[in-house]
Amino acid sequence: MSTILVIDDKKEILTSLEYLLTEVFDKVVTLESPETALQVLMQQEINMILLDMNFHLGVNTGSEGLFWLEQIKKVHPDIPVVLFTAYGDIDIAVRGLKMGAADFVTKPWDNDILLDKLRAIMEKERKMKTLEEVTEEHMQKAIDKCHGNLTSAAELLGISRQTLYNKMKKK
Amino acid sequence: MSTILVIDDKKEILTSLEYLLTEVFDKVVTLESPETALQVLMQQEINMILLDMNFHLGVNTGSEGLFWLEQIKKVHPDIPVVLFTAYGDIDIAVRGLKMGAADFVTKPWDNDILLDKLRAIMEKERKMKTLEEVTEEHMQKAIDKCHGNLTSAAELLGISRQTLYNKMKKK
DNA sequence: TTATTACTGTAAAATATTTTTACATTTTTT
DNA sequence: AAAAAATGTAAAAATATTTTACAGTAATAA
Repeated sequence: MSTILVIDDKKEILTSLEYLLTEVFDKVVTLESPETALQVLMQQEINMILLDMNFHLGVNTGSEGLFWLEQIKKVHPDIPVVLFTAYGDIDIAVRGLKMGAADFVTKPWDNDILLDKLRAIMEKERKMKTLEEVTEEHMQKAIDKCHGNLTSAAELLGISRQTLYNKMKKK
Repeated sequence: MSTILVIDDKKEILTSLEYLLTEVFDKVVTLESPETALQVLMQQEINMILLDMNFHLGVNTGSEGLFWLEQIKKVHPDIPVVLFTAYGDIDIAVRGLKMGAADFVTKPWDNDILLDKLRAIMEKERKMKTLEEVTEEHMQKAIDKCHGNLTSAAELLGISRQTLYNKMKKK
């Protein structure tokens, strides 16, 4: 079961997305305003969020959208949030990406591109590395940072040189 | 000892940065073209890269810059690369960020902003989490993904339920 | 260049952790 | 209400990690 939450202040957009997104999601939840988004996230399992950045016609800085992105990420850092920005609003999109947004789509949007992006994110999300893979990668990173010096890499990692040495020998 | 590699095709820019960046780095290496960048990376330890995105005056798509970013990241995924883009070229910057760039700075640049960004990245780079912290975080992520179900989280992580259960009890 | 210091490769005993197995109890799903 | 799944607990067996040790090698400083 996968659910997407769509937040946009235009009803027409919500209704057209509601239909389109069933291509990828089992359930589509819509909201006309981000105010109650945090509540919705508490009440039901949401796997992805599509967040419009421009509420309040006239106030088009997108900063309100960034504010809500921040609120959402604070409570649910792992739910991917896709930003819905007006074309040309790329500056906001960049700031959003740096705040942890998964991707962004410009309005007016292309259905296929939108669906592809959402599918790609879901696919990435589905995978979860094993603990072994994660530790392996992190050890390798430490070794790289220490230019191959196992002694100092082990110290960085907070484990004994012996352990690091043995693990590296295996592979 | 920290070294930054600056790649830009304008000599004036290289010389002015060469001086400025000593504020943050012990050594500043400059290159007028990215062609030899990979060689330089093999020969000496580079801790950060400042990469201009617009070579070949007239060809301003930035795609050449993205190409080199990709090449660099392929060999050295952990060296932070800061993109230097012309103002308005934000689209390229976004694609760069998604390809793993650490940040980007628009030209003409503000010295203080540039230095602050580089300092922030160095600071972030300096820290390295211990293996325990990394595993802890990853376990927590798995548990979140499974909505608290330890049994399935353990399965996702590739460890026994018992181990996950005990670790969670500790904290 | 030599002396010094630091890192590797190897080993083995002491500790600690993880897995496995098991079962009564609670929670969730059908 | 019954069935299925997850928790909380435990304890022995299997593994993994730390600690300690030392000879050989590489890097660094005098």
